[in-house]
Amino acid sequence: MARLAGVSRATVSYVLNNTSAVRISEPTRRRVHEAARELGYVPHAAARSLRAGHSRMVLMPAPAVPVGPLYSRFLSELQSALGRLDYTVVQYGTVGRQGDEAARAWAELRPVAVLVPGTGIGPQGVAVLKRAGARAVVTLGPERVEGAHALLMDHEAVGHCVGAHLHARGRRRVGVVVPEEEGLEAFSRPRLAGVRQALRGTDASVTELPLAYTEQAAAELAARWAGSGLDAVFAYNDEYAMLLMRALQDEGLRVPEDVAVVGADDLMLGRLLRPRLTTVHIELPSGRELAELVDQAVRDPGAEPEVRKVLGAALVRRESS
Amino acid sequence: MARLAGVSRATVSYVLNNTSAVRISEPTRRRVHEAARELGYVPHAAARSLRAGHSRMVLMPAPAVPVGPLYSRFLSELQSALGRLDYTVVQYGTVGRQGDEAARAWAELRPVAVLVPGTGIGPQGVAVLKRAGARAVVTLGPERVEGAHALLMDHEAVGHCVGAHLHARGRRRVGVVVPEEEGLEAFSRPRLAGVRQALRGTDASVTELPLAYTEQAAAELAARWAGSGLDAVFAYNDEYAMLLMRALQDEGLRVPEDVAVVGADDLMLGRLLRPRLTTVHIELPSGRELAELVDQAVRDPGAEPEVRKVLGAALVRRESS
DNA sequence: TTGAAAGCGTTACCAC
DNA sequence: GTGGTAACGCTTTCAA
Repeated sequence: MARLAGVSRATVSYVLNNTSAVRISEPTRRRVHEAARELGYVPHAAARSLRAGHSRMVLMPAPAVPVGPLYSRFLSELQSALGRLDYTVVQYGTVGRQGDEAARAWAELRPVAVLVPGTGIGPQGVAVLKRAGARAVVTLGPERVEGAHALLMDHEAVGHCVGAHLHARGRRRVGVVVPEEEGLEAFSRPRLAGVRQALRGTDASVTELPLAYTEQAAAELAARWAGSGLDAVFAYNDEYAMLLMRALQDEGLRVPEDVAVVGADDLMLGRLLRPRLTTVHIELPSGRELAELVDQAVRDPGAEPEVRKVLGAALVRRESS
Repeated sequence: MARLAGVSRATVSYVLNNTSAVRISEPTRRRVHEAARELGYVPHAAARSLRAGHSRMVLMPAPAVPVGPLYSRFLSELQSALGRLDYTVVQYGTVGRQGDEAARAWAELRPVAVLVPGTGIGPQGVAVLKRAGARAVVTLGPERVEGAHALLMDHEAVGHCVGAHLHARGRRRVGVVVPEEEGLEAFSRPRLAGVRQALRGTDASVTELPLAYTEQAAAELAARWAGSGLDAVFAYNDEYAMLLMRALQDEGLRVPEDVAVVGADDLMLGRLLRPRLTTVHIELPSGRELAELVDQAVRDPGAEPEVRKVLGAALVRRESS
């Protein structure tokens, strides 16, 4: 490299890293800096981490499906928090790879920590990553994975508080929307299960309602509504709730008199609908909190994997139920 | 490494990379594969790209602000398309760094191509990246950057077609919402400028309306509406349009009789509002198309930078204007 | 068919 | 203060 500053590579390294252990003469420093600028020199991250034997890279698989505003806010918060702790966050696009194959692809980058949302990894995958030098593997999902720290996101709780609420409001025939879009099962299944659990042992029934996110699908579902006898619906989230509520209203059904509609995620749009949408406010962990957990785990890789419940679900009653 | 398969490192490399130039005996292959599995061996990406002198990494800065459904769809499409061409897409979280500093940080990773949305890079940054071995730099933004391929996203066109539409509908006092949220200026400014341009030389006036994405801010704006004399508003996008339209309606104003409301992005929610929201349908380049452009550029780095207009804007008239 | 060795860009460690 | 040297893990060239 910039040996054409007339100095050795080691000297360059010292100057550019401001190594305090050795003193470099001012003129030399200047020459090095000058040469670096002139040549447009930038250090080679791969070489550096190869030599160092570790990096400060925190790897996250990039979500394959477009993800809601809630989660993307959380993501960018997390990124800046980790950035402040001097980690580099990298979202890695793992195309078609599944499970352990994906884990191996991630391991090739030798990240110091890996954050895996959903059910994208199993115990074997965790083991691969750890052998590859990852000092922390953190999952964000419905259940813990052997060997990894876990941030438990209990989406059943979301469904549960909706079920309990609807029952308390006297509803007995509850429909639950299950989106047909791919990649949402990880959330929709537990939400449905939560409703079921809340209503188990009561006189209320739960009906699963597959629904694609199109006006037509919603209209068809609404057209069948009268015959279904359902008096309430948990619409998966606020966006599906808006879609379905509109279709129900267009069909002449009154919300909430004929049918109660409940969304989830507490998005702005729920407040703007008429009737205002009852929803579930979801409290995700702050990016700062998760960043600190990662940092802890990296500093002390031997520690017992931490398991923490991080999803707060609170029903926000408005006018639609 | 796995020399404990009883063979040399070279042999391992051959086997695992399926190098066709040399023939390795079946038993040896087996032993290597077995040892690799047993040890949980995964190749070291840094070492590989260091030796090879290049990688297949396509780098994109991770958006710092939560980004709309339109753009995230485009992103994931692009990711899979590039994945199919055997590139690895990496979103790199560039925290606070600005301009050339950011470019230097990206260059450290020695990506084969860099995709930069917005105005995140200048000619110098492009030069740094190219010197660092990037064979293609592609910007997605309002204007081209010296030395880089450009996908021109002309958001002025969005504003322009709204301005023209409103004028044709007889509106003469047009408000344009400019979000107060950070990171949106890159879109809101050109959209405003487009409206101005469309109405320049006519008898219509354009008024800038700063608006935060809160109910209260919208209510305040709506309360001032009667005194403003505005008979139309371009609300930046469908979400701001929904917010503002609700506030206007709550204030007793009729849409579109008293005030026409136009959104943009053609989101589902616009179709669900009543009155149905007039909007601008935005056609982004397909991920496949962009992936091919990147691949082209990587294969032929000497070629003249390509400049392509990729943002199609078409007004979708519904009921709100 | 296999093994040995060089070298990619860094940095830590010793001599100078 | 400064400069040479080795080593990180891998691929490739060349020799056995």
